[in-house]
Amino acid sequence: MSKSVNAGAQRDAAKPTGEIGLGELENHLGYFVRRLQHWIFRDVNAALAAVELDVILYSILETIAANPGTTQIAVAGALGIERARMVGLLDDLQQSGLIVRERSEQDRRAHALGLTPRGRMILKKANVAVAAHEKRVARRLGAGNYRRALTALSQFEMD
Amino acid sequence: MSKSVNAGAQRDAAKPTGEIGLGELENHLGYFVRRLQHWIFRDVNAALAAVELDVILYSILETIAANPGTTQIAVAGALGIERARMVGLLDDLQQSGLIVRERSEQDRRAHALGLTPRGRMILKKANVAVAAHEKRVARRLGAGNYRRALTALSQFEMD
DNA sequence: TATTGTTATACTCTATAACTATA
DNA sequence: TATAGTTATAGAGTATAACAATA
Repeated sequence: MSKSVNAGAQRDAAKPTGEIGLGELENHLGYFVRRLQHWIFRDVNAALAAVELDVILYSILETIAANPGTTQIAVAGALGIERARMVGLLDDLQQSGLIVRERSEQDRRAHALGLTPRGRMILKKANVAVAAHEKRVARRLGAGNYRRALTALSQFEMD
Repeated sequence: MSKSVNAGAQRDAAKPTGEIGLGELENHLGYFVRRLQHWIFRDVNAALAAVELDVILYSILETIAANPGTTQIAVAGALGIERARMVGLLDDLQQSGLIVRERSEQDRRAHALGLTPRGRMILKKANVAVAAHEKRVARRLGAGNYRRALTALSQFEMD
């Protein structure tokens, strides 16, 4: 409960941490994005632990489900994962019996990715857990803020 | 809201970030937060390279500036940095002549942190660079979306 | 006994480079 | 020559544990 030396003077800047102010950071979107990302990361990973996944493995499963037969490079590009790292992540999913890697018939360098029946079952359970997580985010942020944030952020162009 | 499932009609495996759908991910705030955070991180670090800082060192400087005499633990807690890592980061800032660490007179275990004149000068330049970065984010997101995102995300309660 | 700063360790993530087999 | 997948490595970031000085 030890207050900092100069704490207690300003009451206007009490929202981010409650203890000390953050100066210009409170006008920067990046600060709040990072803060929210950190909370979401922990919460969604805790939710996915019930099906022995984390948010990265889940995202890969969901992307494969939406694009059956796609390649490792395509998934890596869509999710911003290095293709070198993708190898080990897909090894995990394959050893867990959730995905299959088959050589593509059109391009024998590439692997065509697909979900196993067990992969589809686990993904369905994962989506239930993630939906509950999204509700927690929405409740904590406020329904209106959640909707506005989703709309606004989804319109960001990466390029 | 469409799920934009491109039911396998196209098989353009050429593009790295090719046009593949993301399934449920497109309904999840966390996906867009992570995406934006990644872009912001790269852009703001590129901007801060001109003053030989990165976004973490900048955030520490700004927090010390807003709370002169505060402690390492308080800054670490405010920014979500482990106190073990804070040691090395403050070493960097001290060796660059931007901050001072003095033993606190109230609690001789603690260090009272402060900016040097050079630290204040560099921070002023950094804030100019970061303001330009914020404008880039706002332009890319759209002014209305930027304002709505900032308002919405700033109301997230961390606990 | 608890806390601040510190050191040390281990594990993960990120970024490269290089190799193979195909194209 | 270029690309998909793979392996290997080095540098950050993160999470712990333990310790000394101080409370």
